Amino acid sequence: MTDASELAAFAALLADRTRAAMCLALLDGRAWTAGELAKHAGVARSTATEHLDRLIGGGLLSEARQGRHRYVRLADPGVAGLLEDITARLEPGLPAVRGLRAATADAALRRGRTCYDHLAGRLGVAVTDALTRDGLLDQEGGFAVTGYGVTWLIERLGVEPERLRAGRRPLARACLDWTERRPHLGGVAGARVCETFLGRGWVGRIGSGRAVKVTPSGRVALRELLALTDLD
Amino acid sequence: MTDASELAAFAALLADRTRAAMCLALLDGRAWTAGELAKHAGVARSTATEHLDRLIGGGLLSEARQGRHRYVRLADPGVAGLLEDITARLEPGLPAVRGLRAATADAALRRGRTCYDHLAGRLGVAVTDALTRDGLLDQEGGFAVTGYGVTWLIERLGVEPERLRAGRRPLARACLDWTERRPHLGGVAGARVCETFLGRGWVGRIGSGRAVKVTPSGRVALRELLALTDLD
DNA sequence: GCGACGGTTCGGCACCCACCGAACCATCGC
DNA sequence: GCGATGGTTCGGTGGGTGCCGAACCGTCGC
Repeated sequence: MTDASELAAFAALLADRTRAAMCLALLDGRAWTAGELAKHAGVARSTATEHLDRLIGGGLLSEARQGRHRYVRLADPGVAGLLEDITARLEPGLPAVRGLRAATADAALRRGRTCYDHLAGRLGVAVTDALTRDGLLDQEGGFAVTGYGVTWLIERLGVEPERLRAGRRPLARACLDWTERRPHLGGVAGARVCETFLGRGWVGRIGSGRAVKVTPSGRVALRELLALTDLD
Repeated sequence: MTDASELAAFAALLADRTRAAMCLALLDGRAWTAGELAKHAGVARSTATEHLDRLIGGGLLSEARQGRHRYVRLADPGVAGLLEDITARLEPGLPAVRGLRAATADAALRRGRTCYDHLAGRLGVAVTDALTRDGLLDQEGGFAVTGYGVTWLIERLGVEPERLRAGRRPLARACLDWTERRPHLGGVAGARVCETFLGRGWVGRIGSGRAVKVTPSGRVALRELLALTDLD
């Protein structure tokens, strides 16, 4: 049997506006840096450090240090599920309506969606895999765009060169998919790819949410460009 | 999307040792009085009042006033499920082991178990229904043992009369089953029935937990006594 | 009517903890 | 080497909240 103090200690992790905001942000499945979360939650960096320590210590989050960055994400899919269960309870609307909406939206989201500003879901992973297979992306120990990849982005995809040198943001970043349990391409390159696909009408948004689908013309283009089929 | 303050406010309900203890106690499915919960959690009655107000206001608990008593229980099965999800996460042991244990234990618990000190599960509900059908128990507006019921308990079940007048505890109490979604007999009468069944070997405990099963001799006795069949 | 009992209201106290800024450390790019 | 940037440590402050006891109210049983 779980002891009351244990349950209280666990709940206390989420019982703070700032920590709750961090966890909700991380529900998108991405790894955020401490600074990003601090800004998102509207607190000083020092405060964010303390909160992250608590959340990690409590097993809700896991961290990966990279250089001077501290990347943080939800510890495992179980945490994501628990958070979703709780937030589902807080949402207005009848459970039946929510269930229906979830069932239909769910399938679409699993197929393809945007995650922040890049592609995720089966579509995102498929594109990422194709880029890796063709030598445009290297997945050894973190994501990295190859020299050939840069050329490809500029010449084949028509990305303006200066839009690949966008300040401090990493060119490529691995972003974990909770539905696929596999990483997909984020960072500047991910954003440019997503932007291009949307701009050329290869993929289109479904309604106003994050879900996207491949269009008929996109189907042709992606087969030709990346040998991608099976994009149902 | 759920807002961070909302999530934090909800989590704060459980982020207190005393409130957590109350919720865990209520996980047994029974309705407790405010005083019982105060004693259980080890706080003054006044403090318990404040906590119960918050838990009820937050939708975790529901209350029923009866005379000078304030009965409190988990608001709905969804709350029970959520609490179980959270505590499951806090339990040690691999999810797989837990799942296996849960799957086997679950069926047995659903069939029959003790709830505090009386019978619950399908068995508890079946006994309660039989007692009502035979006029020993009245279910109109709360449970009550009839005069005939008292006689029956003493003469047919061999309960010592003074053991039916045990202080302040109600003779009969309705106790809700989360698995059956129906009330079963609690209170002094429920305890005496359970005690007798166990003492005569009509039901026996499975292992060391709460699960119980009807024994072969109990099968014969219960058919004769209450016309109960179908006690698989 | 009375006393006993369960529950509530209200002050007041003490402690916890979220927050910040300043100083500091480590890493990156030059 | 340097400055810029991301992150951490630490002291201090303020507000929130859990707690109690005392007084009070409503119900029960005599």
